[in-house]
Amino acid sequence: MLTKTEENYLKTIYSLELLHSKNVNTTLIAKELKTRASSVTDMLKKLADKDLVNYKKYQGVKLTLNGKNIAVKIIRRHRLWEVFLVNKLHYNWDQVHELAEQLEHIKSDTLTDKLEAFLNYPEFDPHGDPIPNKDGDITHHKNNMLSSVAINNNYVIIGVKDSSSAFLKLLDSVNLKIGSTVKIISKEEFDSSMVIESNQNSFSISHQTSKNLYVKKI
Amino acid sequence: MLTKTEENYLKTIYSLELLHSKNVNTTLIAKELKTRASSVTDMLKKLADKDLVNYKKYQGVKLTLNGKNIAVKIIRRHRLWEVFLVNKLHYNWDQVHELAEQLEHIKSDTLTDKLEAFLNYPEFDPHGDPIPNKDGDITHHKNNMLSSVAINNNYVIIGVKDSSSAFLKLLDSVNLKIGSTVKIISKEEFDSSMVIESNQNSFSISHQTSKNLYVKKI
DNA sequence: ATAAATATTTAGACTTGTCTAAATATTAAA
DNA sequence: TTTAATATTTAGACAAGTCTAAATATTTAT
Repeated sequence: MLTKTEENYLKTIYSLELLHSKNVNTTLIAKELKTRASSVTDMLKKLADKDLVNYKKYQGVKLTLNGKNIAVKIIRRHRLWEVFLVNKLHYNWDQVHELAEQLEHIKSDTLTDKLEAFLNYPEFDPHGDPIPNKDGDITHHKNNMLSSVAINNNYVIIGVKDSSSAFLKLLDSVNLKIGSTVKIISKEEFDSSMVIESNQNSFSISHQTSKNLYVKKI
Repeated sequence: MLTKTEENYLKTIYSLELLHSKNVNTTLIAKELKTRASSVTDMLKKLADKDLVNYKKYQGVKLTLNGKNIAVKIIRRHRLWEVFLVNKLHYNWDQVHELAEQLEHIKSDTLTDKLEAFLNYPEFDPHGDPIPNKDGDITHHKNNMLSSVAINNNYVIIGVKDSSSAFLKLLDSVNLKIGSTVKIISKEEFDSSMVIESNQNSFSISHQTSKNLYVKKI
C-alpha cells in the first residue's frame, strides 16, 4: 500500500509527462510539489525500488506501466469526488480542488466504483476533465484552445486548463461555464485579447483567459 | 491542525472515558490503538502540550473541553460518512467501519455540514449510534441492553454495542436489524442464552449477542 | 507492611519524508 | 572546447511517531 506522499508523486509525474513529452526532471517535480530537488531524488529512488518509475541518475524519470496505472486510478478518484462535491453537495466548481486532493487518497477497492455508479457514470469532472473508467482508459480529446481557434465560428466550452479558484471565479463573473457557446467577434493584435459573444452579449477577455479554455466546434 | 494520529488518540480517549468513569490509563489506550504503552505516553505529553488532555504522570488522562469538542467532531464525521456509505452507496452495515475511519479525517469546515444536509440530518448512524449535531450536542439515551430487560414485553432494537463485522453478519443471518421488534420468550439460567420472538418466528440467541443489543420498550 | 506483580515512564534507536550545504554532473555560452 | 551556469545527487541532520529494553512507580497479595 502506498503512502499519500508516494501517491502524490505519481500523480504529479503523470501530469507532467502529459505536458512535456520528455522524461520529467527533478526540478520540475520539486516546483510542482513545493519541495526540494534533493527530496525528490530521495523519493524517486524509493519509487524506482517499487517498480513505479524508471529512474536513472541525471536523466529524469518516467512512470512504469505499473506507476501509470496507479496514477490514473488516483486521478479517477479525484475527479469522481469533484463531481460528488459539485453535483451532490452543491459546492461551487472553484471550491472542490483541495477537498478532492484529500478524498483521492481514501483507500478502497470498492468505494470508487460505488461512487461512480451513484453519480451515474459521469464522463467529465466539473472542470471538463475526462474521468478514467474502471480499467483506466481515458479519453484525451481536449486539444483546441479558444485562443487558437477561428473567428466568427460557434464553439462550445468543454473544459478549463487552469482550474485555480481565481480563474474559475473570473469565469463565473462573466457567466462562462462548461457548455457555454462562444463566438469570437474580433481579436486585438497588441495583447491578443479578444471580444467574444456568449449568452446574448459580448465582452472582452484576455489572452490569459482564452488560452485556458478548451473548446469544440459546433 | 491535528494529525490523523492525534485525532485517533482523541477519539479513542473519548470512547474509553464513556465506558469507564475514571481517568483513562495508558495500557487501555495502547490496547485500543494496537500500539505500546510507551508510545502512548509520548503522545499524551504532546496532546497535553496542546491543551487537549489533562495528563499527570502515572495518573492517566482526561480530555479537556477543547479535546472533547474535537473528539465529538471526529465522531460526527465518522457517523455521517457511515450513513452516506450505507444509504447512498448501498454498503452493508458491516462493511463501513474501516472506510469511515479513513473518511473521518478529511479536514474541512464545510464538508461535514453539507454532507449532513445532503443526508437529511440523520439522527443515528447505521448501527444506531447518535450523530452529534453541529454544536457537538449528542444524545446518550441507549441504556437498556436486551440481556437485562423483562421477559414477555415488546422492545425495538435501537442500536448495537459491538459493531464488528462478525456480529453484524450474525444479526443479518437471523434478520435482526435496527428497528426490529423483539420479545423475550424464555431465558436459560445455565448460559444466559434466551429464546426471542422476532419477525414472526422465534429462535435462540447467546448472552454474548443479547448483551450487545440496545433496546427500547414499546 | 513488605514482596511480588503490574503499570508507567524514560532512554535510545529506527523509519519516513523532509531539509541545507556541499559535491558532482550536465548543459549553455563564449 | 574550456568556462560558467544550472541541474542533480550525496551527506548529514531533523521532526513525527513508533519501538524495545531498562528503570521507576503503583497496586495487589500475603
